[in-house]
Amino acid sequence: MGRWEPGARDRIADAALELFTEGGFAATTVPQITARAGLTTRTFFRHFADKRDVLFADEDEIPLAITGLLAVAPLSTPTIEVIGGGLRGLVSDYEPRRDQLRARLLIIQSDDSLRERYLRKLSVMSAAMVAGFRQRGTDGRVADVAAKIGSTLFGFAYDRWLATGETRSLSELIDETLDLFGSEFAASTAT
Amino acid sequence: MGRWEPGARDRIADAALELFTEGGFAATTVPQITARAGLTTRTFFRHFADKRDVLFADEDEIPLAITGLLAVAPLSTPTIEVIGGGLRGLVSDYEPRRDQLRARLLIIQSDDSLRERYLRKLSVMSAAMVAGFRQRGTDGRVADVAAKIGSTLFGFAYDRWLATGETRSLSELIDETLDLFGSEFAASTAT
DNA sequence: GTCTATATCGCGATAGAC
DNA sequence: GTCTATCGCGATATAGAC
Repeated sequence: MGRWEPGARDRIADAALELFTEGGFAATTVPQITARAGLTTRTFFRHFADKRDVLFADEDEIPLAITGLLAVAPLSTPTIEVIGGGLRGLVSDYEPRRDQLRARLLIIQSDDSLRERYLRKLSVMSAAMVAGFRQRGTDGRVADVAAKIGSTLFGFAYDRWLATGETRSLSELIDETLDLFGSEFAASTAT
Repeated sequence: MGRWEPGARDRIADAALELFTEGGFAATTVPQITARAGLTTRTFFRHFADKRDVLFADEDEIPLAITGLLAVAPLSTPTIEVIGGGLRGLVSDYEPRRDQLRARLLIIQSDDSLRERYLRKLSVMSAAMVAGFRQRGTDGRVADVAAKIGSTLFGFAYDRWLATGETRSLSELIDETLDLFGSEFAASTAT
């Protein structure tokens, strides 16, 4: 695109991840990151909204994927199964990167502001699910509830998937989490 | 306690709320806030961790209340009902302040960083619920699930409660939300 | 209380790509 | 030419150190 080395964004992300791992998130400065990437500080902020964002850069397409996955589900499928199906459709984006995501989660868990940013992902997922459900004609309130359940469920399964010692696949954990959540409610509806 | 006017913390909080309302959160600076409160910038950060925190100052006791409410529920009560009961026990803290909380939510929704901070509340509630469940002897994994469901449910009901035009009480909305969530899962378990 | 680091962002200029 | 990524400079505010 220009006279500059291409891939500025990626170089920043790589340098940042290295430095966060070496010296911790808080202790790493943006000038350090851009110096290692061979760029100026200013350039960092053209690519990322803030220092935390560099760790969440690859999550931009997820909402679109979600909306799409839900929208195409057959209308006859019960909402809860659409959730399960949609989430299972997502896992291919995650499964191959388990080690990388685990490393990233370690950094995130080490810092309050990163933990907070991490929570936003689920909120964004929820909004995307609402959009997906509405597109397939689901009633507004049901869509809201289903999206909230779906995103909560995914977050729960995702965290378990990346927990130390966990070996089951994300897909298995999503199924198991669906069951766990369902059985909590089964007790109440049985009454 | 000293030669200073008492209630510095409250004066800061009041001044901040006024200024956020008048000029927006992002455009308001900490020096402006402390100037209006008759204090120095330094004092602000002695009382609040950051600029956002001034809007969330009154939520410190909530986690303790939650843990307590859950821990004392009879052991025979099904988990899902403990959730419902616990949440209903919380509402007395909120119900009388509906207008104030609505105004606050308007500010929160206007800013990304505040939205993010707002999400942390649910995360903290969830952790408190886990603690409460464990204290009453609930199995660890069930406690995790129940806490996640409980906090999600509360967040959902709470947002509806503060939505424009909503007139039902928080308590009613919690009950209704429990039903809404339950009926989603009823479809799946009925299969 | 004061001092300072550094995150963040606005502005204008520049250098190729199309 | 126009568009976009980048640079360099500089201003301001937050937040933490001393």
